[in-house]
Amino acid sequence: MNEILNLSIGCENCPIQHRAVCARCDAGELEQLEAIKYYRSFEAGQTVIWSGDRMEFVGSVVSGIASLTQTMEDGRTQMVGLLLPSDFVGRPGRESASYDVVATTDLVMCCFRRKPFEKMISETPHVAQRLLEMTLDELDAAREWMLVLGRKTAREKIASLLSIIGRRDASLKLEGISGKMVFDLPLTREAMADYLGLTLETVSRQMSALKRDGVIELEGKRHVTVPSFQRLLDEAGDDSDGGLMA
Amino acid sequence: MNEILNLSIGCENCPIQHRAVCARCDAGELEQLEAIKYYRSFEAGQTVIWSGDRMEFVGSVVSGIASLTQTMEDGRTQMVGLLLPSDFVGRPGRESASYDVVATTDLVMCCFRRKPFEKMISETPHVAQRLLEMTLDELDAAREWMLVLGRKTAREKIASLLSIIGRRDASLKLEGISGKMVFDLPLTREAMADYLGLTLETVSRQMSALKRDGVIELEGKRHVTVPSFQRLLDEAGDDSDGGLMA
DNA sequence: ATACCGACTTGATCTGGGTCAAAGGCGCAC
DNA sequence: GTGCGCCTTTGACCCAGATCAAGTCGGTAT
Repeated sequence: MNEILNLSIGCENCPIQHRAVCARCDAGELEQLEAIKYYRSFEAGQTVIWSGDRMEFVGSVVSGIASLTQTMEDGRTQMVGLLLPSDFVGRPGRESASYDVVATTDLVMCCFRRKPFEKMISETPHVAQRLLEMTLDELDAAREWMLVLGRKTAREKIASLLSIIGRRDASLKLEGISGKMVFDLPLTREAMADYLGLTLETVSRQMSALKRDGVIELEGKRHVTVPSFQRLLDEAGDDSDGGLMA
Repeated sequence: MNEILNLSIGCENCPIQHRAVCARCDAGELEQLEAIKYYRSFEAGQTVIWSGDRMEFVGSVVSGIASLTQTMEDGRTQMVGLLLPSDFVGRPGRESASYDVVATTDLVMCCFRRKPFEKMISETPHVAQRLLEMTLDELDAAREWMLVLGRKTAREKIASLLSIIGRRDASLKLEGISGKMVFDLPLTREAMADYLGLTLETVSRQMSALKRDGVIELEGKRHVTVPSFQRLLDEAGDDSDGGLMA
């Protein structure tokens, strides 16, 4: 776990530090990044990129939450990725986007024009390697989620999602695995349903059930307190430590 | 689509050519690969790597089929990846495996010792870039599968699986999208169920239903004929061309 | 040939989660 | 304040797919 932020690729003026990559970047490389960098803001609900669109940029999330979603013709949608601050968006080497990228909350992104970014990668092995590591992490996360989607019950799915969101929240780090966890849900019930392969009614019912059973406490609709993180992991059917250990 | 095999990382003596990577490798690089290469054979059902095991090698599938699976304590299992010949196994930079790798059929792999392979990557940018491309493809496939697991009906799931397996079979290329497709299923009903997040009974029932409705023809349990690939894609609820176009 | 075993099919029944419908809350504009 | 919209909850009912339980089929060892 340790420092999530070091996954990001950014540059010195970003709110996000770019330790892992740019600590190793020399002045010339940083200057290159700076030259092709720009910020974009989106309102909640706006689509950042449509599936099939030509990708003009890559970048990382500065603040807010974005999600990758796939939609079938009849309207069924599945969220296939959740992008929190410091997460990277885009595919160096891909001409067009494979899924819709949607701003789930108000969103700020730090973007780099794709072509020059790709050029820089090809000339900068340590950036390419960093990207590979990040992509492998995303792949592991995606496959972890396949287990959730394919085999877990609705209650387990909710618990899994809460543990993932909570885990990324700073407040947990202070408390440790057995401790209390407090955070605000950044997703509507519908967005949770789209991520979990459920309906929003089922999400709502299971949230109520978890509350009734004392696994979580709710204040308003979004403010969540988890008295015992371990208990939540048990509910998620998760045999691991939830990624809290190194 | 075009040439699947060019995804592989191998070396000249492998049954699999290694066009994309090694066409660009010089003699010294090929010699390095050769020095750390070895073959391993597994029988159907054998576990190649246990989740959590220390990874001693990376490599690619030469023949047969392997699958990546995750298992919960209570025995529920979800297949999270299907590895066909030419697919790459392993995570440069990872000390331990994230999932079980199981030989679904008799299996031959071409392996490289991990440490020297990683060293070679760090010194050989074009190999690292090739690995990044391959990993991005895997990520797309995993996310595509999340839609299948989260939102498709049993019938659509089966049709999706058949179209993926058939698509990798050489016989299709000759016939094109509207044509006939013939192949042998390399998976038991149970393995199909584990991949699709279903039970084996449901898989069997839906296979019968697709047969009854003329979407597929079955000869024995495993030999499948698809009269119209387009029809199969329609059944899969798939709006794309199934990856047949470039 | 017999009988055994693993892979598969089919039937009967059950149930978790979907669907449809009707109310709460709560924030915001007027 | 009052009213309007959106998010959320809750209830009643239904159905796709799970579960439980017999069989069938094909290969192979005795």
